[in-house]
Amino acid sequence: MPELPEVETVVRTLRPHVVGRRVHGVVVGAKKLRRGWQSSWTPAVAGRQIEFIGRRGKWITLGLDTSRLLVHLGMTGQLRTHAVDEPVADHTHLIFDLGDRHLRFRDERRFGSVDYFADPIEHDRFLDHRLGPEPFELDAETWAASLRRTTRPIKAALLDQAVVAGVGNIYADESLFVAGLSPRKRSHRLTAPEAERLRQSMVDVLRHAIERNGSSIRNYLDGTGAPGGYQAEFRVYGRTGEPCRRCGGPIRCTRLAGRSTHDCPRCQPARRGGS
DNA sequence: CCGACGTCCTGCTAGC
DNA sequence: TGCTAGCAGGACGTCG
Repeated sequence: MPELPEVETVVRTLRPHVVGRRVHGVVVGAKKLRRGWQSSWTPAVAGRQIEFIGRRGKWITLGLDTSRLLVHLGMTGQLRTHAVDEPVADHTHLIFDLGDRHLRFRDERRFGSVDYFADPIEHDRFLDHRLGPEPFELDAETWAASLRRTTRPIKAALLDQAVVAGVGNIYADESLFVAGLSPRKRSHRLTAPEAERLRQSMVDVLRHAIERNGSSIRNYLDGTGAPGGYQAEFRVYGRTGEPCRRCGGPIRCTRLAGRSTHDCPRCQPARRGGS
């Protein structure tokens, strides 16, 4: 489940291998992604140089000279470079021929997507329309105000990409634990100090996860095929029944906002305005 | 307008 | 041992 730290790691590890390279051609797999690759995109991309690679939320942008490719890894997506003679793995949907290397997009569950934008302004609009601020650029006031605007449980707000870009199920649970807040607590009921504690916790958790190259819990691998290491430091995610690292009590798993939700009932009390 | 929920997709696993 | 139902979840559409 690539979230912000995993996507950031993919971008960082890919950067030295793709920037400055030219796309010589595109090979399209048989199965369709959520939005299929249009045949007209292939000639538009062929011959173009990759000038930059960047991240916004969980989205990866490949900046071609005058156009953009926008990649979302979904749950099981992988964007990696390969030697041209390396056998093509199952579920490989796109191969960008970079000459001496391949950039391949692989996604077994097909929740991912690759889109082409002829116009960079359209690409920017696409992202800006659905994404809120980057966690690292959030100022305390904007954050507190946006949490006050919704009555949903705080976890649902964290998962909403329009509230803050890049947080998914893992880092929502981890951030709430570090902040000592119940995932069920209503967003608008957070006090100003609680909101600030959550912002700080979220930033710390995400930074730390980036330092560990993200979390490999399913099939996540970075742009060079290396796994992340942050899964060893999970405090609550996937630790159902295991002892809380702070109080020793069992970590609980419940369902919230349609997602499995892990918390420590003792360290994240639902009382004091709990819902 | 807002929030809750269903849908997509397939590999893995818990449970019989 | 072998089978299958159910679970995993990011984005988005739909419904109340």
